[in-house]
Amino acid sequence: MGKAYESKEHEAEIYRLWEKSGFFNPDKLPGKPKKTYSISIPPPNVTGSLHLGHALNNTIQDILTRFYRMKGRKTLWLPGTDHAGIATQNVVEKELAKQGLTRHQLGREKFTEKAWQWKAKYGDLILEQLKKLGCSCDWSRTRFTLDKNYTEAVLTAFINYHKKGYIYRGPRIVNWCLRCTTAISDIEIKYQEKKGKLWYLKYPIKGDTNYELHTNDANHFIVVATTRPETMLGDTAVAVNPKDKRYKNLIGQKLILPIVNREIPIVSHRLVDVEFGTGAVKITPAHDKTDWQIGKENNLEVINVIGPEGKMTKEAGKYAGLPVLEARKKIVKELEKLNLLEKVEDYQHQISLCDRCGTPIEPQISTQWFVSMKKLAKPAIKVVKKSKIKISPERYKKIYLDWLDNIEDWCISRQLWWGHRLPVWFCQKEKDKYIVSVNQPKKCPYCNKCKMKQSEDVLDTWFSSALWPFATLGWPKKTKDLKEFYPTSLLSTARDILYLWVARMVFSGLEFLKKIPFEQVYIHSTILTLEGRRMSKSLGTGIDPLELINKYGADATRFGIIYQTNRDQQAIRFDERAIVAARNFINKLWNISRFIAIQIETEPKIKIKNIKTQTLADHWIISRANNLITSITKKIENYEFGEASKEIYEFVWHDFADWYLEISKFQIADPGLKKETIRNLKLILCLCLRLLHPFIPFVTEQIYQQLNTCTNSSDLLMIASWPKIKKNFINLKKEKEFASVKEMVMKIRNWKIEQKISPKEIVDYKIKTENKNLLRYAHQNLVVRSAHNKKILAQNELKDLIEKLGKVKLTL
RNA sequence: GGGCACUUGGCGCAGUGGUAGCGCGUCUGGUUUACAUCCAGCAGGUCGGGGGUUCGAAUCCCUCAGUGCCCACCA
Repeated sequence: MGKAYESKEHEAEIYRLWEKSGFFNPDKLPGKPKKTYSISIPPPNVTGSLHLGHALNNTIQDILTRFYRMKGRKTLWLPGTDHAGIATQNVVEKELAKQGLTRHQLGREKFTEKAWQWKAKYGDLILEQLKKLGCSCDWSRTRFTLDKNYTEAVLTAFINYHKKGYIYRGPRIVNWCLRCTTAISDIEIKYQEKKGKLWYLKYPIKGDTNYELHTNDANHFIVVATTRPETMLGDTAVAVNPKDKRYKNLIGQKLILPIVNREIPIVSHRLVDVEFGTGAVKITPAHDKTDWQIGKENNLEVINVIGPEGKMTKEAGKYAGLPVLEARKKIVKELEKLNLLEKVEDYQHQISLCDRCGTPIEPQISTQWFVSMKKLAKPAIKVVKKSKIKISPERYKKIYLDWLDNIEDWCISRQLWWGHRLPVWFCQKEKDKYIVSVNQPKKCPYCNKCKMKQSEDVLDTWFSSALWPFATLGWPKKTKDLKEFYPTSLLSTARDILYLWVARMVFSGLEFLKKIPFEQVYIHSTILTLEGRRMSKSLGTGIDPLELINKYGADATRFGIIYQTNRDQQAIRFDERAIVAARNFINKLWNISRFIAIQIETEPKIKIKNIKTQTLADHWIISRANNLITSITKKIENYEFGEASKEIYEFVWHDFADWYLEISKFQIADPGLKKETIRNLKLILCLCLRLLHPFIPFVTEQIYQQLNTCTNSSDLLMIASWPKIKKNFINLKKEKEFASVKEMVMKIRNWKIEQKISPKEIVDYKIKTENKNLLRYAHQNLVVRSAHNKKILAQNELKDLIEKLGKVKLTL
């Protein structure tokens, strides 16, 4: 064994050993276990590469997978990737842009071909990175959301929803990205503070036939404030808060919309903020979400004045065809001319941008497909309320329930090319007529003639992700895997996709299999930078786990990250120093093993079967070790990984190495104790290796292989059995007694330093205790003598000291 | 605007009612024989401010301040 543990020398080889064994595959586990444990990996996007969040989440999953595998469960951790519709499409588009190409130039077919090429090249990169991290996934079951079988599941789901009447089609206001030319969800939007203007426009009250004459008389106008004056062409009302006294008697009256000269009503609505602007809001249902809602509740006309390319439509009259900003300038000018512009203020506001490409969002009316949610949400609420699915930390339960309680219908269509195309076929003659079918219908049932045309839209990426826990196991076929591993045991994920993904898997699972998709949801901490900022590539605050793995090893990276977490903690500030500490800890473990390996060489025939404890130190360490088993087991079962890692770190380093191992040197020097001591060392080491294996699988396996004496039944630590507690070795009395000795020794060390006595210096004298070998160790610390500089502790001084320390019965 | 969380020695954190701990760093001393990725030890904190409950509060309650994350329909 080398002097220091070099992760690079071992990790790849160890991983190969595991893969070769086949034990990542639950069907190949020895002993044919019956009880299962299963996790579906949150599938990383094919655009993705490993970041710290992945490292944390997948370390957690690997800890549990390895833990339950060692506990004898038939354990499956199923890996895979997500096609990630818009994200991947944008990446591929960026690639094309480098060659000066757009997707439209390529056309749909060629473009998707490119996307598939991209997937083939980079799609599984992150899975390779997970291997570097040590993840024990069953790679033979790897899935991708666009796989043939998976696609079948997606289409089956769509058709089922449709049959049951959950799916409908219709116009609605959506976030429209001008560049991606697709609807995007609220969650795909990011916000940016931007300096803008707030224009105050005067809308004349109807009844003043010659309102031009009263342009300076406030009684004849309502003033509205807007950041987007160009949308006024599409206004179909002005809204005020019903409680607003200023406008109370105007509600129900009409206004004349300037320029357009349309009559529009004054309506009241609770959403109007009395404090903002003038308290009166222009309502443009076609181009603002709130306005759309107010419009809907008041049956207002919807007039679309901005088209999907960001240009004014013909509804905009003389402004038709102009880009939005140009139209804005001209409209403001015209209003000014009409003396209908009261004032312009500077205004700091948040604008919404497409999360993927940064283009400002233009709310648009467009025809989209929806899943009606109210009914589907109900059982998903129930299973969490009744704790059929447990959510940890518990506070997220409320967040989950709140979202489902206020759920809106799910817009499932996207105007993208990369994804599952809707199994919907339109009649070419009557363009709004369609049928739902997986394959192209032979004959159009509407016109009997046309070749029906498939919808151009693809499904929201989350529509397919929602089926992940069962589609990966073979659904809609009734497979053996599905029967065995569904529901899965755990879903571990980040907080931000609790509803986007988790909630949707829950109602999908309940809808299609009538069973929950997982028994437990664990929401792990978010990793922030040391300064407490969000980690992100665009901010340049990300840390690449692969660099950490390179520098410190996969084990150290895993252990260091886990060490920083606490179960219920919302966020952790990532500190590389923890990884360094973990690397040192691993090296410590390595050297403990090295020491023990050397001892074993002197006594090669020792088996660890029959434990004998003779000295106080023996009793103490074995008792402590047995308590440790219970504690670590409980902590892993309760998702307290950070707590577990801290406890085992303490034990290995500060109990086992600092104390027992040092004492063992004296015991080994005693022929009567040598064998038992080496046996105990081995016993504790092998125990530690097993307890540590889920956390730091590589180094523990390496030591296990090299030591070659922990082995009882199995040749791989990976499938060695999880330690069981032996209650008769727990001896709290001896633990307490040892603690006193420890305390005494430490106090004497302090005392020696205070007296400026070198730690090396030794004095002979006699102490009677029931444990002479412990005494030999204590000797060094207790007794002071130096032939050279004659620092001799007088007998009575020593006696006083020991009496002061008091807790141990020692007689001089 | 709402919700959730956080605030403990220089830095990152643990500690949930009873003598303030850990890692890193600093400083002192130590290395022939498992490890300097080490060992032994010192110093360093009125536990964000204020108020309350209690015999007793870092810990429970109220309040204020700061920080972060998430959600949201402020034109």
